[in-house]
Amino acid sequence: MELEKYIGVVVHRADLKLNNFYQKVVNPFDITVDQWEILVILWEKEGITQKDLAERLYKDQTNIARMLFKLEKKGFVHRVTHETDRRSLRVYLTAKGRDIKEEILAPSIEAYKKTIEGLSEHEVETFRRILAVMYNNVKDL
Amino acid sequence: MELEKYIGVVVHRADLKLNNFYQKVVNPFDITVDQWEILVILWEKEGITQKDLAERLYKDQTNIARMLFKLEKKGFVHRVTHETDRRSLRVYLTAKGRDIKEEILAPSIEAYKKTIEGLSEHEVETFRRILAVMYNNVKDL
DNA sequence: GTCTTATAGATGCTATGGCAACTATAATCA
DNA sequence: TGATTATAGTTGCCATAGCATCTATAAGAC
Repeated sequence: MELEKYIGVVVHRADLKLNNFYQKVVNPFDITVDQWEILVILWEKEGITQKDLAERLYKDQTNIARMLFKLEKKGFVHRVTHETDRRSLRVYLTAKGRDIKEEILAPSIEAYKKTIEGLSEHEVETFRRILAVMYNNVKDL
Repeated sequence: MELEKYIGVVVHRADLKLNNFYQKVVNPFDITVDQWEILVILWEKEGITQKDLAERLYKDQTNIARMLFKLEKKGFVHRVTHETDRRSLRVYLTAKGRDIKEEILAPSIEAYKKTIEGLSEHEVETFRRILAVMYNNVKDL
């Protein structure tokens, strides 16, 4: 069977290219795409724990912790021990972290539009639906 | 804009889950999914150079070299200096590398089928087409 | 109240991705 | 032919992914 027949192979290739593109979009802000994802969540709700962030982003808690460490080092967020559970850390934005929200929104939406250029809304919805089916097909295996 | 609206985010999540699943499929053979991709190419044509492999797989030549090093260490491939261009290395399968081809084919196809379960051929084709559009939209940016 | 178990986070290891810099060799040009 | 430029591969660095293991703390069982 030819390599490109395997759907995972082509999804992986597309994912890398997409990520590559988005990385260039957020590069001017001194963050990575994954760090941007964290910020998107925090812009909506601050004070959540690392564990909650990991669940919200479907990412490994280990990696979330490391990304937060980098974001903290770069001055975008700071972490505070949870008042009633001293094992937990609450994550908050700094002024710097809050301020780039507005700057980064336009290029982000621009990148989204560029990605789906030439596709109808219906096609994009179909794509999302089929992707979700595949995701669910393998998610518990 | 909500995180999941960004198509790249959902593609990335799906890619990770798919990869995770495929990794479990090839785990018994002591290879990674990316190493499996290399083997798929070599099963079809041996003796190609690292550069050619990288181009064929749309991967970084640097990483191909490192993966081949690992595959060589595990005894699946061996590399020979090109006869007329001493900068190049030709990659060949070992007996071990050739032998797992037949063993790995059935589980690979099984995994493919599992991925597209519940989807019509038409839907899969539509998905491929839309994914290709997105890929081309961002590939040169 | 103490002992056991569960949980949040951190650390270490190995995988690929992507980029810059380096080496060795080949090709080209003057 | 000798100097310049291009190319194949390697090495080093930093990014995330995923897993095992460890520490500190919390929750539950008795």
